[in-house]
Amino acid sequence: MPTSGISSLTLNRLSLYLRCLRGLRDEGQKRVSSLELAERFHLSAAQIRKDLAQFGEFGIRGVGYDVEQLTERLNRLLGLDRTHLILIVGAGNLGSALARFLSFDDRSFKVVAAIDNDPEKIGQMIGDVPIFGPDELGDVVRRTGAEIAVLAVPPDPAQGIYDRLVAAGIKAVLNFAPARLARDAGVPTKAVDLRIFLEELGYQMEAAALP
Amino acid sequence: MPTSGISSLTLNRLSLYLRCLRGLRDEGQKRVSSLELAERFHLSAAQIRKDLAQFGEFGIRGVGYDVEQLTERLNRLLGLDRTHLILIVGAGNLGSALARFLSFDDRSFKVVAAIDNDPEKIGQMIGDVPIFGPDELGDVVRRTGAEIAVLAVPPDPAQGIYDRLVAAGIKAVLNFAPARLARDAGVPTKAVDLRIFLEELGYQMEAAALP
DNA sequence: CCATGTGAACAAATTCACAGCA
DNA sequence: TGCTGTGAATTTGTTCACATGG
Repeated sequence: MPTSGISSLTLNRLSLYLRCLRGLRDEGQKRVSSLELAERFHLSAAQIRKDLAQFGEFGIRGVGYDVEQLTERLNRLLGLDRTHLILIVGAGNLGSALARFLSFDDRSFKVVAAIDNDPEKIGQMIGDVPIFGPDELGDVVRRTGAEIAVLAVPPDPAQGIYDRLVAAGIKAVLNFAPARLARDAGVPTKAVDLRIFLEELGYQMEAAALP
Repeated sequence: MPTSGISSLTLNRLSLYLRCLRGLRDEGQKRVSSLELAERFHLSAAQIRKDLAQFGEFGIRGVGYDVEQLTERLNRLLGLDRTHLILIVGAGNLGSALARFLSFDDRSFKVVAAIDNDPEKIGQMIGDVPIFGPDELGDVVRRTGAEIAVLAVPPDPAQGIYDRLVAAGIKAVLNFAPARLARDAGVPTKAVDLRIFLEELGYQMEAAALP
């Protein structure tokens, strides 16, 4: 019930390692050491080992890691060996783009439906993703079996919609709305605030310009 | 030359505080204490004070902070009192959406141009943002005075384009490409990897499902 | 008084350095 | 021998608690 014992930082690095490993595998490389991974992808060797060690012993001392096997284990660990269904809420610019963008080819994630309150849009498609009305929210979650909701709505309605998604049984939420949500403890929720990223760069740019 | 003395964590919270303060100001509130801010927006009072203290004394002991004045000072601190021009690189689904999405109404950020290598798109517009060809990259940066590049291209060409942007004199980069860039020390660069966010939720969902 | 600003305590994350095993 | 896995050291970030000053 706590948000899992593993930190976001570690988890995000695991995703990174996995991506690197896929590259190595596609090059036909059989084995890799933490040092080689670190050097090729600008990571830290000690940290790779620490991160992996949290989940058991993956490597062979004196040799390194088996690329195929480690790839496989990380895949399973991150739940990428099965398909997660995604519901987009808010089919504006960003929501529509995400509807097309988040169906990755490896089939770990697939967008199955979108919700919007614009009568013009309801019944239309974004690529092969159908758009439903707000009334159908709970129904769509249940019918499609969507697990992850991607919130791309204006800040004001965000909390209300979040609560309805939780009530409808959604399993996780990725929130692009620039609003601080009161989160449900049982539903992993991650905020992605694009404006904040820009503002960070804004500051760092100015700071970089000084002596 | 280091990426400024202030951590990303702090900087991102400042953005958050600023957003909350704007809300209070719009409600007509004159003063606010760190405690009130914390309670209303689910933040930590001590952390607000620590964060602000890094930049000088903003408040009045025994009283709190002047909403208007603090808003103003944070605005200036984050460089939001002037307009930052943005260049979108890669006008696919995500790039086009960002072209529309990242011009915020307060005029702190404005998208001025996009680059794409699809001959069909070159010369077209995304809203009021013109699309140019890859050859024109350096030229567009110089002509428009764009400071921030938003990279929304496939992983393979990302590094090459990044290097060209840096050479062209870009001041900061927000990278949406799922690629780990060799970053230029003088150019603040922030990675936003949407797939990694989904994978994190994927793991936490499974973890939340266990006892 | 009362809320800020801050040093000191605590917690988390990263890096170091080496023991231990293939 | 050489690289993993891991405690110990260090750095970074957060919380606590109180002296300070409007």
